[in-house]
Amino acid sequence: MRVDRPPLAGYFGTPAEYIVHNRLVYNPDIEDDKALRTSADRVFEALQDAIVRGEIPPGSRVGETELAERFGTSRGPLREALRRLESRRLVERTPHVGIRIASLGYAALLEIYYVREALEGMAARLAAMYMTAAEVAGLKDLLVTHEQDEALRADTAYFQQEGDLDFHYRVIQGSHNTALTELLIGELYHRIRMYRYQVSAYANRPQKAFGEHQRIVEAIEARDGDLAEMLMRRHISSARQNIEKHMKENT
Amino acid sequence: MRVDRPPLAGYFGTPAEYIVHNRLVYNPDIEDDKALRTSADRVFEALQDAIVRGEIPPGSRVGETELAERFGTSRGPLREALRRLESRRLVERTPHVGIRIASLGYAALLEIYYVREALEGMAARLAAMYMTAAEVAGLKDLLVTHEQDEALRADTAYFQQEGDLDFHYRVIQGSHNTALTELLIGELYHRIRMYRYQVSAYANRPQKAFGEHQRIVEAIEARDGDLAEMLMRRHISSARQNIEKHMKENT
DNA sequence: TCAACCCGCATTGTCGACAATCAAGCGACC
DNA sequence: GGTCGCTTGATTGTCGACAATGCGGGTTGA
Repeated sequence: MRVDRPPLAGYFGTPAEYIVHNRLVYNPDIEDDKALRTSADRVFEALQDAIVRGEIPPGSRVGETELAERFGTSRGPLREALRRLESRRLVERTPHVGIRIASLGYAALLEIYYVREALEGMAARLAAMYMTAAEVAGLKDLLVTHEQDEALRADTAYFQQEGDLDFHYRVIQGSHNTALTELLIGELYHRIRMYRYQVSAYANRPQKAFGEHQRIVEAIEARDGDLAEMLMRRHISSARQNIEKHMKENT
Repeated sequence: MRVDRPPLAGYFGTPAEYIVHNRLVYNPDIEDDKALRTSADRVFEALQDAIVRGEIPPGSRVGETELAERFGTSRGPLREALRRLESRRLVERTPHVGIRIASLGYAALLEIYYVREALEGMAARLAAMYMTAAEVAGLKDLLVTHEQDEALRADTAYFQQEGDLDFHYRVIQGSHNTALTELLIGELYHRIRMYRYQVSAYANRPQKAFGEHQRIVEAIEARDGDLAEMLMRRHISSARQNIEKHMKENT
């Protein structure tokens, strides 16, 4: 389903696998999926996945011992995983009290969207400047795939959401700015994905977003950094306003 | 020297004290300086300070046992501190091999400045929208203090650098966006400060920067978000180009 | 009856020891 | 002579136990 892509610029697997050891892993296939290097890595990935998917209720308090035996390890590696999740703002720890799973409210989500707007706007600008011709070609291929996808036409949300993420991942990576990439993909996107699972049924707007994606790619292909940044900012700003509208309706 | 400020919008103490437990501490005075809550907090703060100040040579490899006895604690809390520093990109860890102090090269520094330009531009825009009148007044007072400062006129760099940081801290905080604030102050600025210690003698441009600060404040006071963002972006972009110029001269 | 204090329990923080892994140095073989 | 493989040493990863801290229930006093 997501295999036949030009290998030069592709992410593979689920987004949760992109980050290993605080580093971006661009091709996890060369690493053993099941047996990551250290035990802390395994529990970190498993816990992050469980939190992002909402298997552990957001806002709930959990004990270290409980989690340790749940993941079949000791408290040592578990605490290392917790520390990493804390830096990603997926759990909150207060000394001598315990840990609780982060819950992303509307206000926090909107804050992140302002950050996204700034960072991804810059990413689009840099992508227009530094993306290789092959990367641009891969981006265009991705859009063709999305256009032909039945789910997109049917407004079925889920795949479009993943496809949307894929598009943004590629633009971000196209900036060739590792600090920017790690900040967005390594820290912000996990929280956004968590929110998507929390309130799975919020109306996105695949058709409109698809058109905006196309224009962004056109600007990148034309090496027009100013335009690419502006379009990306408006794209994300629209998404934010869409959320704000829903927020007011649901309160 | 840095005490008599309106208490509503001020940072106190050195920047290293702003972050405790991954949270921003806006008034560390209420917490005990010497005896932070847990042992891991103490070693974390001490180690971060040592790294940022360059007391431990960047790029050097250090052992856990060595660091543990240096800070008078066990390897447990030390490892926790290391994990936090890793998430701040101040140390790099490779499993089963060891840790090395991060060294910030020119390329990485320039990358961060692009991120700064995007984020602080957005911060200036939000500050123009959401800063309280009292915060704006405090910002103006700060500029007056800088103007009267002898060191500024004499182009003495150090205090201007700290004053520059103070100005930027206030604008960032004025955005009233915690995600943005934590990203900038909690993660990026430590690396920038580390660089300042590494190559302490790079020419900044206090006079020019001071004038730019003034115009940014004017835009914020006029509640002109567009202008504030544009000015802040040009301000940081100038600093980046200044670094690029030095980079080419020194190679 | 309510509030404040005290005590026990549960949970987290810390420590030391053991096991797993990697890097380097030496030797043997091609 | 060069390269491959093994062995050794050191360092990190993991585990279990102990100590410190915070929280909640119970009791006592006004």
